[in-house]
Amino acid sequence: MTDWVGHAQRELEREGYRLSAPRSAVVQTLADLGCSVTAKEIADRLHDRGQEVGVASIYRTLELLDNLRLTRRVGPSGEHHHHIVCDTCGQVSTFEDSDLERAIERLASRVDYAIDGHDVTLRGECPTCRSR
Amino acid sequence: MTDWVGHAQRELEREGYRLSAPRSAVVQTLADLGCSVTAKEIADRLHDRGQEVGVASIYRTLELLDNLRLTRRVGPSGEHHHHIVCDTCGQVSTFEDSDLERAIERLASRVDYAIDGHDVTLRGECPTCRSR
DNA sequence: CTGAGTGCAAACAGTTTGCATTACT
DNA sequence: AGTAATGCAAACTGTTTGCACTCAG
Repeated sequence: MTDWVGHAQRELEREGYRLSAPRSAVVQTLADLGCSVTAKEIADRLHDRGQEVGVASIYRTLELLDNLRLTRRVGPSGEHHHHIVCDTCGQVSTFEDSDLERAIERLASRVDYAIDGHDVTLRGECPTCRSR
Repeated sequence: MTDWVGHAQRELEREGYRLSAPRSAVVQTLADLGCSVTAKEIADRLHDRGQEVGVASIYRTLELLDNLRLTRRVGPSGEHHHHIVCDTCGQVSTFEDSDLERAIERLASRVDYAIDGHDVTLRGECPTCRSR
């Protein structure tokens, strides 16, 4: 999963979707910016690079990728991770923890849903805010 | 923590906030409807009961409760729980799992943030949707 | 009595949709 | 050529804010 851009584009094509310039640009930007990106951030970055893509197309592409499960568990780099957000400054950082993943897997096998994904978010004060 | 309404109202008073009718109504409704309620659902229920409360007051009350940490880890019934949402029908149900909580506690003690809360959301297909 | 709190309506922010136009295949 | 996909702008949904009025303390 080192080349998510190529993978995503191949999937799109395989499903009969056209590989338009705006679509590719959004996929590429998604890979550059990482997960938990807002539509506006994508638009802004594209704008900075002289590539104008309408917000509607961004939303439509994001929905498409979501439907094809191309953005579910898989971040650009392919690793699975979660978030810690600072109550004070809003800064978001990420973490991974296999102990936690195992607890979730065990739990998933016990519930009556067919679990196919999960999110964990921790809240607290970041080191920077804490030290003032 | 069996009387969350009373507790919340006492806290508000203790902090110098007035116990107005709209404020009380929102707190009461929050207790009735449980967690993960939208502002609109609160407004609708109040409307059904003949109590008209402006949306602005609802948002302001929710923010107030959040600032006082009265809605953080503590649902109306006082138990801490998480959510499973169905990818297909959107239905949300809740669960608690001490194994998971322990994993999170261990993790929290290892990171450099001062963790004071967390959310976990599982995604999947609910039994009903699965069986059709 | 007096200012904290309210309701209203206008302002905002984020997302969705209809439609005429563009551009892959 | 034909139609999927786009951009624009208007429509929506959800949330926030300014201000004159109200009511709890």
